[in-house]
This record gives sequence, C-alpha cells and structure tokens, in this order.
Amino acid sequence: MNSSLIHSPRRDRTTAAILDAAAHVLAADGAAASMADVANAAGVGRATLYRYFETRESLLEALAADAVAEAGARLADAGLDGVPVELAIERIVRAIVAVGDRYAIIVREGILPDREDEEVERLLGMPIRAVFARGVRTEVLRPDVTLDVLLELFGGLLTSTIKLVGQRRIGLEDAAAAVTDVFLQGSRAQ
Amino acid sequence: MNSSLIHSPRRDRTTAAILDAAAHVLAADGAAASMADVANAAGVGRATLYRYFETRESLLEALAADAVAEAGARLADAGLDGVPVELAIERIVRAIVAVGDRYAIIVREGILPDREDEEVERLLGMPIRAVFARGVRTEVLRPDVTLDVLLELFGGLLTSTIKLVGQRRIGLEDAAAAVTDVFLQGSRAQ
Amino acid sequence: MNSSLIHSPRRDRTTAAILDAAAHVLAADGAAASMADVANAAGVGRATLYRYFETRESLLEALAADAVAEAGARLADAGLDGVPVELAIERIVRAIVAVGDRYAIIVREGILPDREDEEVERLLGMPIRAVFARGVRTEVLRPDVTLDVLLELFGGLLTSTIKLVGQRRIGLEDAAAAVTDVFLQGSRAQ
Amino acid sequence: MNSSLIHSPRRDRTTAAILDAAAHVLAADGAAASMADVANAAGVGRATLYRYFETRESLLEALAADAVAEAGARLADAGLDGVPVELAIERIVRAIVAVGDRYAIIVREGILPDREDEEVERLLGMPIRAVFARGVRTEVLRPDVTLDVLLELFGGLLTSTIKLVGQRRIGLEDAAAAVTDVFLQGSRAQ
DNA sequence: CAGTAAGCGAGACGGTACGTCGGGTCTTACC
DNA sequence: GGTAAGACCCGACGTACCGTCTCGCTTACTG
Repeated sequence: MNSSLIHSPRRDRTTAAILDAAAHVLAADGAAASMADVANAAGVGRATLYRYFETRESLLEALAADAVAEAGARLADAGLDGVPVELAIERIVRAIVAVGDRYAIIVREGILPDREDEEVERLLGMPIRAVFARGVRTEVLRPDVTLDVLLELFGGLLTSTIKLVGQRRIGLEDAAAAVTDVFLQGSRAQ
Repeated sequence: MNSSLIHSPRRDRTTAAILDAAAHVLAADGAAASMADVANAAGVGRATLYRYFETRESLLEALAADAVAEAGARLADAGLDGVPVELAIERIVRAIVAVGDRYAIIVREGILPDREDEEVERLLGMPIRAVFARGVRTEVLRPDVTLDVLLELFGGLLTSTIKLVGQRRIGLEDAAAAVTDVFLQGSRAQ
Repeated sequence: MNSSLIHSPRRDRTTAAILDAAAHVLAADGAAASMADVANAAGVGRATLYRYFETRESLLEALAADAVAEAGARLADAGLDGVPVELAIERIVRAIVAVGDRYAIIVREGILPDREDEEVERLLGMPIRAVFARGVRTEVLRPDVTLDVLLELFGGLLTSTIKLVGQRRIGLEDAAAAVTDVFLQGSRAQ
Repeated sequence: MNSSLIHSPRRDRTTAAILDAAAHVLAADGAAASMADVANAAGVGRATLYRYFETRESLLEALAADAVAEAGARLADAGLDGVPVELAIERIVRAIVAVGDRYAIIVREGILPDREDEEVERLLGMPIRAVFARGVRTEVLRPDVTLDVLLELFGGLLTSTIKLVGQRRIGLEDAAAAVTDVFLQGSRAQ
C-alpha cells in the first residue's frame, strides 16, 4: 500500500515483522511507544523502519489497514448473503470483535484517517450495509432510523464490545451473542 | 483538582480561561496542538500554563474531569430517580451527549486515565448504574445481561452518538430519541 | 546611588542588610546564586530586593561600588601624599588587599562595569595615579612604561594577591610586603 | 576530553567549528550569548550542539581546555629549557598572551573549573614552574618569595597584560617586553 | 564463482515540543 | 506607604522524539 508497489519475499517478511512488533509494542505502551521502540521490537534498524513506513502516522495507518483487511476477509468468508439477517449480524459481530481484539490499539487511539476510509467502506461498510439494507427491505430491521445512523450505533456497540473482550471481562462468544441480542431486541425485558 | 487546593478568584478565572482555550484549540488542531498554542490561545505565558497544569497530560485530564463534572451535574439535575426508567435513560443520553458534544476531544483522544476513574464512577457511573439496577429490579430491563456489560454497551452507543452529533449528521434531540429507542427496543422492526 | 536619593534610616538599614547578605551568598555560591537566594538570605521579599536594586547587575555593581568606596576610604586615610612613594605603594597594597579579601566575588566575577568606572577612577585611580606620577617625577619609578600600563600591571598583581590571601595561602602582611617588593625591585635576585 | 573518546574526521571537524563559533560569539556577546546563538553561528542545530557539549558549562570548559592546550603547545615549542631564564620568561609571556588574546572570554568569565586544573598544571604550570625553579637555582630569581607565590603574581601580571592587549591599549610585543622587564627588574627606576 | 547492486544497521543531524528555571514586572493585601 | 507574597511574561536551558541523511557492511543476484 505504502510507497512501494514492488513485492519481494524479503520485503514482505520485514513488513510483517514490523507490523507485528508495532502491534505488540503499541498494545503494551500505547501512544508513548516511540519509533525506536518499534524498530527495536521488530529487530530492525530505525532507518529501515522509516524505509518501510515514511511516518509514524503511516505505520499506524498500515496497522489499521491490516486490521481492516483481516476483518474484511472474515466478513467475505462469512457468507453473509446466504443467511438470515439476524445470523448475518451475529457473524459480523464475531468477525469484527475477533479482529478488534488483536488491534485494540487502533480503536483505543482512534485512528482510521483519510485515506483508509475508502478501504474501510469497501471492505467493511459495504457488506455490513448490504446486510442492514436487506434487513430493512425484508422488514426485519426498523425503517425509521437512517441506515447511516444505525450503522454508526452498531459501530459503537462493537467498539465497546471490543473493549470488553480485550479486558477479558467477557468471552468472545458470550459477547457476540449479547451484543447481537441487545442490538436486535433492545435491552427491554422480553 | 490539580496541584493546588487554594482557590482565589483570580486563580479560578485563569484556570477557566485556560481550560476554555484548551478545549477550543484541541478541538481545532487535535493532538497536534502544542502547549504554546494553548498558552497563546488562553492569553497566558507558557510558564503560567505549566504553573496551572504540570503536564500536557494533566491538562487533558483536567479537561476530561471538567467534562465529567459537567455531565455529572446535568445528571444530578435530571431527577433520574423520580421518573420511569425509560425516561431516565433518555435523560441520561441527552445529558451525556450534550456535554460530549463540547468535549469531543476527550472522546476522540480516549483520555480518562487513572485518577479520574474514581470521579467518573462517582459522578456518572453510580447514577446511571442506579437507574439500570432499578430497571432490572422493576423488570423493565432484561436481567440476563450483566449490569456491567449493559453499561458498557450503553457507553458505546453514547460514544457513537456523540460522534454523530459532533459531525452534525443528526440533531441532538433526534439522536437522543433514536439511541434511547434502539437501546430499549432494539433495531428489530416492531 | 540607585534609583532613590531619599535616605531614611530604614531604607539604609535594609540596603545594608541586602548588600551584606548578597556578599555572603555570592561568596558561597558564586554566580549560581539567584536573586531569590539573596532575598531569602537578607530576610526580605524578592520584590523588595528589586525595589532596592533594579537588576541583578545593579546589585553586583552596588556591591562593587561598596568595595570601591571602602577601599577608597582606606586610601584616603592612608596619608599617601605625605610619605615616600615606596611606602605609599605598600599602603595601597595593604588597603586594597584588605578590602578585596572581603569582596572577592567582585574580583572573581570580573564586575566593575560602565557606570562605576567614574567612581573607581575618582576613589582609587586618582590617588594611586598620583602616587605613581610622583614616583616618576621624583625618579623613583621608571619612566619608560606608560603610567596606564604600569597601573594595569599593578592591578594584576593586586588581583592575584587578593586571590592568594583569600585562599589563605599567604597572610595579608606578608603578601603586602612581597607584592610591594616584587613590584618595585622585580623578581630578579639582588 | 568531553563525553566521547571516539574520534572521527567529521566529529573533529564539527567540534572545531563549534568551538570556533563559540569563541567568536562569546567574545562578541559575552555571557549573554545563548546556546542557540552558538549553534547558529556554528551552522549547526541546537540539538547537535548539545550532542557535542552536554552543557553550556562543558562548552566553556572545552573552550578553556582548548586555550590551555594551545598555550601549552606554544610553551612546549618555545624551547624554554635551552635558553637563559630571562629569555624563557619573555617567551612564556609572549606565548600565554598571544593565546589569551584569542580566548579572552575564558579570562573574562573566570572559567577553568575542576577537572582541567590537572591539565593546566601539566601543560602550563609544570613548564613555567621548571623555568622559575631553574631561575632560583641559578640565582637569577630571588629565593625569598615562595615559588608558588611568585607564580601567582606572574599570573596576575599575565592576566592584566592579556586585558591590555585585548583592548588594544598596547601591542603584543611591547606588552611582552614591558611585563617581562617589570617582572624581572621591578618598576623602580634604574 | 567473482563482482556488483541493493538492502541494511548505525548513528549524526536539523527541527521542534516538552518541562524547568531564573530574571524582571506587576498586583494584592498586610502592617 | 512601604513591605511580603506571589502571579505573571519572557526566554534560556537541557531532554526526547521525529524524519532525513550518509556512511560502511553484508547479503543476494548476475555475468
């Protein structure tokens, strides 16, 4: 994505090592982690780190893009179109939360700036939006709240769920079930 | 809260000016804003800024504490105990989102570290938790999801709502109504 | 001298206390001593210190002027005109070194800037110059070195003597005798 | 001396550029010159300046050490041991004053702290002391004044001479001749 | 199999923000 | 009315991180 379109085995391996190390270090130290820390953790010189990611920000973007790509892949594999909307939503929750667990930093630091939006929209927004639209069309989801707003609220639920799971305050399966249920039925009794 | 417990009119005025300026500058420039920028915006020397807030971080904490205090005040004024749980929840949403709009930075940057938790819990957590507990007790809210988890999910909804309102994608009143309804009834049709 | 020409007993007393404290503190800590240190040592507020001496520099100047005044008084009392040039020179040495011992800071920090020159010249330069001129006139001192240069060299000898005495590497009397002798006879044997 | 014992051509060049610039700037502005001024004058970033000299003080020390080293080199080249004591003394004066002229700041600010003393003693003290001792031994210099005291007085003469030359009140050659003569013969006529 | 080009670690460098500190100005309240 | 207390502005100091750059060295391709 960044800078170079040339792919060599070595380059790819180093890129992966850096992203991996970055995910670890940032998860541990948060925003306090310096580029030098990341480079060290990746077993790589600081210069090399900059050769791969021109900027601290672009490293974070790449991390985010990675998470988005992985979540997108899971969504694509989930067969959302072939199942009832309710089940599709549960699968979405599971897919996103599973990935979000690994990339909690992205969430915690609120990245996902300009450029990625496109990718986010293509890989995550579209499939989810499709499910929601189908839900409205088949009268499974309420039509009185904008799809956009509904999506955003759903996103909020996902974010807090990621946090819960990240803090081990609830398991992934229970969380997916609970959030799906709350999102669909609401928190009202019965 | 910070450093000094002594309150003089002047000190309070300056503190307010700084927090106000900080809220503006940070809202505009985000994390990029430097302490010098804040000091300038507050019409105060950099040294004075540091006399009031030992650290950039403590400034942000104070900002967050401020937001928490204001939201807490609104909650305290909302007469939550005297109204049905459904209405109480709607009032909570309105109170939090109204404040969150002004202090979007806090949300955007994910502050609220160590020390404040106590305040957050006392001013926000307790009253909300009380409403939720009452809801469960009076069989208005579902008992099968932990109160903790329910609170966190509610928080996620609030966060995304703050974002929506901050971006003017929906008005405060509509947002409050929508999120309350979705939270209670779920997004299922009927 | 500074700012105010009004003399009240109180003002004079405070001025003296400050100068005294300044002499002590500066002797102990050297240039590292802050105005706050001086004020504390003088048992006076920092603001008051600044009311008496507009500037750190002017405090040091005042200190220097004090030393100059005292040395000048000793010179004036020394009856230089009534004694042979050789004896006059010895008395000069003794007078200057005795004072210099107390005000070693002035010497160490190389103060004595602009404004004082006048006083220095009037109180110290003139009487010494007079002795030297008499020395040349009466063919006691060599005429082949400018009076100015001779004075400066004499000053250098005095400075190093002050240092020696200040470090207790030689007593005042011995020092006065030695430096006088060296200055007059030179360091050549016989 | 400072920080690093590693010498690379570049490092040496930069060090020299900084010391050179520092000498100029400090000579011009005195103690008022800031590290930023020095860095600018050296065509170097402030950070780099600090990479070479951890502290303003250590920069000044290095400057002083430089002056001492240069003076020491001149003394070492002067062939002091092979010439009569009188001539050796004149050469010492010329060597020290020539260097002192360039590094007047050191003298003006009275640096030469802790660590260098050793160097000063080795490079300047020893050779001069040797000449003086020879002078006493060969009955050229008076034996009735401690060598130490004589050295210090000589130092005082040198200091004032450096000042005179620095202010262009006398030329280097005349100064060397005069101070040598006064030191040896004294200021008495004939 | 030798030579060459690319990628790399090391680390210097300019820049800029941070947090600290001292100098000098000014206001407020006390005596 | 002079003083102590202390807030305030300014600017220097020393530190840390970012992003750029230049060195040698070592890998891995190529003739």
